[in-house]
Amino acid sequence: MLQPEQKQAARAIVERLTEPCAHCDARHLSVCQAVEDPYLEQLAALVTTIELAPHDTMVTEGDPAGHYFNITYGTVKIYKLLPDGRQQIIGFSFAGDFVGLSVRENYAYSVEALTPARACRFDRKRLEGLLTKFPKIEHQLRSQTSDELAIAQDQMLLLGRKTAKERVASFLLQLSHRAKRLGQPANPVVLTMGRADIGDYLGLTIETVSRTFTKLRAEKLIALGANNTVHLELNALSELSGAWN
Amino acid sequence: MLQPEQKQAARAIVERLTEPCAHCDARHLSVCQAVEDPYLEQLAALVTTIELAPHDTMVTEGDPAGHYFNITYGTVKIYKLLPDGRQQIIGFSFAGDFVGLSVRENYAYSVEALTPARACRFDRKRLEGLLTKFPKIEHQLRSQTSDELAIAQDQMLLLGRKTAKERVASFLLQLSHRAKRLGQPANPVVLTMGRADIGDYLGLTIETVSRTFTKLRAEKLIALGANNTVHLELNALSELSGAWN
DNA sequence: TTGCGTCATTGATCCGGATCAAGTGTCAGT
DNA sequence: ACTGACACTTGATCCGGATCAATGACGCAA
Repeated sequence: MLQPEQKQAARAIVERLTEPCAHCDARHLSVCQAVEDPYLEQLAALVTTIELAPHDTMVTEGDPAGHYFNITYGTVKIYKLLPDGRQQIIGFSFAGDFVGLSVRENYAYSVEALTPARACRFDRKRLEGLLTKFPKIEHQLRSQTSDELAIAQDQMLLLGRKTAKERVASFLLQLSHRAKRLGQPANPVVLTMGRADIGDYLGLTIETVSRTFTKLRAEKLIALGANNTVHLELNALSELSGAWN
Repeated sequence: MLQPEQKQAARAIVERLTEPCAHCDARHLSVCQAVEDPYLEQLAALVTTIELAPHDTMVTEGDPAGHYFNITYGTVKIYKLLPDGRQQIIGFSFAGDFVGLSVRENYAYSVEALTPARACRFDRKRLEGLLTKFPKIEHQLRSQTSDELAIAQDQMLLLGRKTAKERVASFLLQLSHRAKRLGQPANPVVLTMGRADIGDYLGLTIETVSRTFTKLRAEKLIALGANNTVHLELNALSELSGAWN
C-alpha cells in the first residue's frame, strides 16, 4: 500500500508527463513565458521531455534541424569540429537556456551533455506554426537569438584579443553572472565542465587552463574548494578580465 | 538649359530623397522586402539617408541604441575595443547588410566607415511600432539575427582554433561567397579594407596577415592584382580553410 | 620634381601558449 | 587494500605568431 507522500510523488510524476509545461521549472526563464496559462496545452502538445546521460549527443552538426530544445536540468556543450578533430565550444547551456535557435535547414553545431541533463524538445515545424497565433513567441525567439548574438560577439573579442589570464578571468565571471541571473549565489561558482572543455571554449589547451588556475590561486584571486567549487575575488577578476565596468 | 538626360538624373535624385525605399538598390536584400509596395511609404516615413566618409563613426559602443541601419553603399567595420586599445572587428558590412540588430538598450559595438558609405537609418522605436502591423518584419529581423549568429559562431571556430593560413584562406572565401550571394562575380574579390583591419578581424597582427598573403601568393593560391583585387584559387583555398565541403 | 604621409612588405628576435612527458590525486570496482 | 581509469597538475622544450625595426611603394600636395 502506498503512503500518502508516495501517492503525492506519483501524481506529480504523472502530471509532469502529461502537462510538462505547466510544471516546468524553467518556464519563467524561457521562450515559454510568451504563452499564457490557458494556451499552455497547445505548447505542451508539441513538447517531448528527453533525458541525457553525460556524453549523450542531443544534436549533431549537419543533421536536419528538426527541433528546438529548452534545457531544464544539467549542463550541455554546444560545439563545432574541424575535419582533423580540433574542437571549438561555442557555449555552455544550463537550465533555462534555449538551444537550436536557427532558421537554417541543418544544425550548424553539435550539442552534447556534460552532466546528466534534461530538456524539452519542441518540434520546430509545429512550433513555427504557432507563431502567427502567438506573435509574442516570435518576438521572444528574436530576443533570445539577439542575446546569444551579443554573447557570441563578446566571445569573439575574447578569442581574438585576450590573453590566457584574461580569458579565464572572463570565463569565471561569466559563470558568476549567469548564476546571479538565475537567482543563484553569484560567488562560489561550480564548474560542471572539465578543464578540457574550458580550454575548448576559451581557445586554449588543457595545460594552459590548469596553469592559469594555479596562477590565479597563487595570487589569491580564486580559491578552489571541494566538488569543483571556485570562490571568486569578483572585483579583482573584473579588473583583469578586460571589462569596461 | 538642362538636357533631357540631366532632367532625368535630377528627377531620380529628387525621388531618391522623397521616396528613398521605393528606389532603394538594396531593398531586395534587406529586411525591407517584408513590406509590400503599397505600404512602403510607412517604412519610408521613419527612414533617413546618411552619408559617411572614411573613418566617420556611425555607432559608438555604449551609446543608447536608437537606430537600425541598412548599408546601401560602401564598407563599414563593426568592432569592439578593450580599455587598452586592443581591437576586435566583429564583422564587415557591405551594401544590403543590416547593422544594429539588438534588443538591448545600448550598442554593444562601434561602427565606422572604411570607404565612402551610405546607409538608411531607421528609428528603432518607430520601426518596432510597425512590428504588430507587419509581423513579417519581426520574422525578417529574427532571420537576419539568426544568420548573423551562425556567422559569429563560425568566426568563433576560426578565432579559437584555426592557424593564420587557415584564417586568411577562410576570410578570402567569405568575401567570395558574399560577392556571389549579392550576384557579383565570385572570383576576383576586392579588398575594401586594409591589412590592419583584416588582422583585427582575424585575431592576427598586420605583419602576420601580410606574410600570409605573401606565402599564399608564392604557393599560387592567390594573385594580387591592381586596386586591391585578389584572384583566388577557390578549390585549393577551400581545402586549406578547414571547411567540411 | 621633391618631400611627406600612409600603407604594405620583409627581416630579426622574442615570448606566450602549445606540445611532449611525467607525476599526482581520487574514486569505482574487485 | 589493490588496481586501473581518469582528470588534473607540473615541468621541459618548442614553435607560431607577436613585436621591434627597416625598407619599399604609392599617391598627393607644394
